[in-house]
Amino acid sequence: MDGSVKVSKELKHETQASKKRRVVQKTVVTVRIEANVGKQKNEGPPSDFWSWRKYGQKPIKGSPYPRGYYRCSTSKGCSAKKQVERCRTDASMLIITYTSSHNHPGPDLSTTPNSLNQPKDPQTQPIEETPTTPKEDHQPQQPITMASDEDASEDHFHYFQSTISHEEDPFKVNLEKTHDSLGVVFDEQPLAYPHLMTFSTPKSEENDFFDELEELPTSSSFTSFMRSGFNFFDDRILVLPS
DNA sequence: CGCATTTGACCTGCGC
DNA sequence: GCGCAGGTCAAATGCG
Repeated sequence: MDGSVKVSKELKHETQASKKRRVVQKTVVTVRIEANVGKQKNEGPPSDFWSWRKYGQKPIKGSPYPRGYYRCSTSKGCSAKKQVERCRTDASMLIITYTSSHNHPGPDLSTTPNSLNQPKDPQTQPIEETPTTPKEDHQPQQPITMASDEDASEDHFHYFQSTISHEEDPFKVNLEKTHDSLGVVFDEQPLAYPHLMTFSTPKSEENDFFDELEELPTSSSFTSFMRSGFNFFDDRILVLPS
């Protein structure tokens, strides 16, 4: 062994410790894998627009399925992370937990200047990355549930709430399971993704939430993507208490 | 050759 | 104080 190893370890400690207790925003997205979609590969991580690189996998206690840990490979300095695991009660359900935020605007596969995605213009927005090509540009059909938990430790969590009235909820059944596995379910309103993506409106909560989040689908690309064909997204808002 | 994925080991935090 | 679970990193291997 070499001293370098030691140094590495020390560094690791700091890094881990720092991240461990850090209050990072968490976005839980439940994706339902349809039969036709089937197993995209096995556990195909329904990535959004960014390229995710798997850096670890661990079996979760209580879940027959392991949890995969992904990191944003779109940008080297991007600390965005993603955890993909299957619903213990519903193997057809994929629970994706987004952590941290992207340091880059994201793959701009379409139009719309940053004005749309970054109305607030955060002080730190190192747009150094080039709009990489979306690997998983399109998923056949995947209902998604989105829940945002910026601060589990806090009592105030913002979550998407579409104003669309839920006339039919084919996922209700799943919802039960979902909440069972997650433990907490907020709402099951069929929200249209493009809807929440259109946070262009200075909404109090949404704005605040996105302001803190300053990531994810905040990109115009996302909106465009949604518009393109995002009708397969499920709408479940779950928020993990912790 | 480069990048992504996979597996194992190690460390930290939390609960009992 | 000990044990358990979760999370991250590093090295190796495979594929493009």
